[in-house]
Amino acid sequence: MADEAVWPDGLFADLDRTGPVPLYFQVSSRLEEAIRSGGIPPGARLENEIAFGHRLKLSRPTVRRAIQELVDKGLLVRRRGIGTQVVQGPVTRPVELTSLYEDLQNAQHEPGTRVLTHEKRAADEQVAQNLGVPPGSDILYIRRQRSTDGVPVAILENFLPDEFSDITPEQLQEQGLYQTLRGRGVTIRIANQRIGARRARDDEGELLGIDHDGPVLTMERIAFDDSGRVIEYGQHCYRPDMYSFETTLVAK
Amino acid sequence: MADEAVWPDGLFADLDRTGPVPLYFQVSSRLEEAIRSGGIPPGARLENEIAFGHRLKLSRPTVRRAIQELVDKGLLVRRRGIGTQVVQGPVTRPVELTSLYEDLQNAQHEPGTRVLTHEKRAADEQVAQNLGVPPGSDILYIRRQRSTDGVPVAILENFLPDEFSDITPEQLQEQGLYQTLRGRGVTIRIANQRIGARRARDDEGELLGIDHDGPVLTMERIAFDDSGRVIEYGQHCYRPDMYSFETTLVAK
DNA sequence: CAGTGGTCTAGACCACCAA
DNA sequence: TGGTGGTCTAGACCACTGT
Repeated sequence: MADEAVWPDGLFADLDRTGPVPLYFQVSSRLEEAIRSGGIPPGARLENEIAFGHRLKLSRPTVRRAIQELVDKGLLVRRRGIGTQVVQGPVTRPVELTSLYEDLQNAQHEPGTRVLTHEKRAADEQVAQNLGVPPGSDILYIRRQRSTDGVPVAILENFLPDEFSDITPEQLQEQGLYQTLRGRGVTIRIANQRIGARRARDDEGELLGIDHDGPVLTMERIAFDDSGRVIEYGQHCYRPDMYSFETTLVAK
Repeated sequence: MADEAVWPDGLFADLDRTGPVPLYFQVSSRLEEAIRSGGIPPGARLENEIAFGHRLKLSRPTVRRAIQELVDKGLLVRRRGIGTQVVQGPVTRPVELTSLYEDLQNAQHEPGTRVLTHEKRAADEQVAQNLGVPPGSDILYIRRQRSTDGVPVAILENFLPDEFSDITPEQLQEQGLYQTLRGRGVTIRIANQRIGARRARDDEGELLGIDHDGPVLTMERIAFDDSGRVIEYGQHCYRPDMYSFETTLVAK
């Protein structure tokens, strides 16, 4: 009765057991691709973990981990005593943890960045607290206008510790902030975000091409690296008819 | 140099090896409590996994899983060759995957619900598509005003399949929608959310106590159960000076 | 070099569900 | 009752980090 999973021949052939790519990742990647492409249809039941592992010549924990990755992404559902199924709901819908810019960058849209301000500043009370530096300290302030296909969609304000003040407007224009940081060996590990709404103020309405006091979507973010150091504090606002935040929640 | 972790005596004594609560969960719960309460300070380094497991008389995978839970929550950071550390950044800050209502319910605030509308309706095009039913089908439409300490913070509109139309306004008022559903044996497993902003319309401004066309924060949600069936579609709007969405992102 | 987390194996027992 | 996922064990080897 239940759809039995029959995957394309050789979907899981050629697993690389010597390279640096973990086996569970190879399996989950191929499985994810097969699900997203429709090769394995919604509602289809996967083989049980033991048999699956036996056929792939993998131990059960390894197979479990591969499956768990997709459960966490909301692509699979596991039920004890039943089995593992491809989720029926969001059929062709792209499911991501949170889509920040990727929506814009992935499609054939052409993203653009204009650096409005780039200067050294003294941190005011609020910025100092969020950045974890003494008030009045030198910091780097950046203000950018982000657009897609020539239409402005966001105003991004970032505050960074002084040690990053040699980042140039050119780098920001070409690579974006996070890629520039990564190029310096700095990787963001944890970020706290707060999403809200308010009226546009100052020149925001003009820059976004909306009413001068029209509604904007806002996102505030503090980003930390591995060691827990604050790398960046940002206050951003988005044109609400051009941008929204999507999330997929998976209950444990 | 590095802070060595010294936990309160007996933090991990009395692990229940016979009860239904998984060992990894018992460990991660107590560890989380110790971190949030400051018993283990930010920046502190945990014992390595082998030694930790040996002292708790647990195998390494079990200890790893307990630690991984907290890494996913953003409370711990693991670095190969270095060790595991308590995150330095969000010191006392409550960190959740996404806080929906819990912010309001947890504190000593008094949440309130007023059912504005509760009726059977024919699904229009958009609702029918999101709910996965034919256009014109009977559905249950609910409109509620949510408040905290007597101040309105949100207008919630929900659309449910006809099979739930025996849910009463009284149940919604006392238990909320999700708890009512849970009482019927229905649990939400996956939800797709979209967060945005727009102007208030119709009577929303009045109901929220803001300008009639002032900015509101919006959240649209489709919720699925285990089997992938659509349980609920919602369109909500929030008073932006009273409500925002917080998330913690952890890079893999 | 020694120490750490990252990955993987080959088993085992249990709780839950459907038939 | 048989099959499923949920949990747990006791090892092993590797990759990366700092000294």
